[in-house]
Amino acid sequence: MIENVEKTNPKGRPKCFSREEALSQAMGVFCKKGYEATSVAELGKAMGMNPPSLYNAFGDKESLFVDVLKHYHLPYAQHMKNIFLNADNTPNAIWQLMELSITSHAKKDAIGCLLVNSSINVTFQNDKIAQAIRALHELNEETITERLKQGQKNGDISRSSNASVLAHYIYGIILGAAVLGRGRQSPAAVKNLVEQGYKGFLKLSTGD
Amino acid sequence: MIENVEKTNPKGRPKCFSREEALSQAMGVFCKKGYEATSVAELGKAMGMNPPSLYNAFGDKESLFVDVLKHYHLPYAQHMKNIFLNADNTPNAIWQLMELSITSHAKKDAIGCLLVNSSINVTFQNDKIAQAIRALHELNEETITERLKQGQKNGDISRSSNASVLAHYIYGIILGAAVLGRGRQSPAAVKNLVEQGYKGFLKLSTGD
DNA sequence: TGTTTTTTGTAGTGATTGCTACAATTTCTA
DNA sequence: TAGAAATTGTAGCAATCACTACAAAAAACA
Repeated sequence: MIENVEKTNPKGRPKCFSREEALSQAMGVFCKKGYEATSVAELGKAMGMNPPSLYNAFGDKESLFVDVLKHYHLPYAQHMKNIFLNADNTPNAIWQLMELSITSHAKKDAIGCLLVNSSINVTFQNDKIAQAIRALHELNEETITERLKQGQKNGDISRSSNASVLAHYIYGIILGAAVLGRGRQSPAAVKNLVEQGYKGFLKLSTGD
Repeated sequence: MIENVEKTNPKGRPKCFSREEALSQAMGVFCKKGYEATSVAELGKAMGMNPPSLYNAFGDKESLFVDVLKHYHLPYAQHMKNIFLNADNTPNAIWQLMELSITSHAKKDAIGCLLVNSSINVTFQNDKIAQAIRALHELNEETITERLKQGQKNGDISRSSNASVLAHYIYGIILGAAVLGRGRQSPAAVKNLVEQGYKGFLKLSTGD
């Protein structure tokens, strides 16, 4: 029942753009300027597409944004899974995850995290964009929680600690780091937050 | 040289609005929808002012936003100072500050913090809005740092800890809580982050 | 080659954006 | 009471917004 993914050439006039490349370009603009402040004209320019092609390929602005969000999140989720799979122990796994926040946000030209930016930018609570954002956040937190539970099984995290509570703590610090970076605070502020946050995690995770 | 603040009635037609009340109404709209997504027409409606009155009183949209930001931040800064002045000891002072994040953001209809929202919404780095935002963040962090240093003098915080590093940690957690609240995550997530963050602070502030 | 299918670029749509010209209105002052 | 000063509401500015009608273009298929 597995269909052939590599289709033969389709019938009509061929496309002038790569979907992946277009999404990446749109991602950059959305991340810098936010959803509302980004015009479709500007997106088209960055993506190298005229408005009709853009609408034909991605639907409206909202749908494009959801696609961009997923395009943004997928590599992060995969990276996190790799880290969690290959780390020597649970503290190392958590540290490698938190370290990503330093490399991403503790620099002068940081523009923040599209997911974090969006969860503040996007307004309506029944929106399909807002729903997508919440789903991705929950996925991230769940992945962290599961890794902590595994650590409790392995014995390198105290069994008396609460995995999901610790996950909220870790994820909250990651969010804070993204805000600091986006807000052009000093890189040292980001570094201090994440490093102290990890130190705090070590002490919290040894049990009460 | 102190001028009489209570001016006699000015010359022209009297204003139909209270500046404070108008700023409060604008604050609500800006906080919910963000800077870009809020139109001047919508602001005027909320403030009970026609566009010309609005522009006459506050200048352009950017200037109004800066005024709103200050109007938002002032009570928070005063509250923080009161807490820091009246708390029994430094850990209590920090806890009372962090607790504000729970009461503000650990609820279902949370809309976040205008300052945090804005530091993500506002785009340009040489903007006068962006400068105002950075200044307010730095003021907050500095106030926390000073309170921690005072605690080191008093002896209820370890002198071997680094006050500004700890302040970055505390402030980062406050930022993270605002994002979680705004993002309509579960109130428990906010509560866990702040409570664990405070626990971590206690352990971090006892020295290495 | 002729038809079908899809994407392309041009050139717009009506609606909304931030902002303002202007005259009427309402006060204080002389 | 006449004039100056300030705010008011109406009405509308050019520019931009998200989005699209339409026909030419470019491919596969018959």
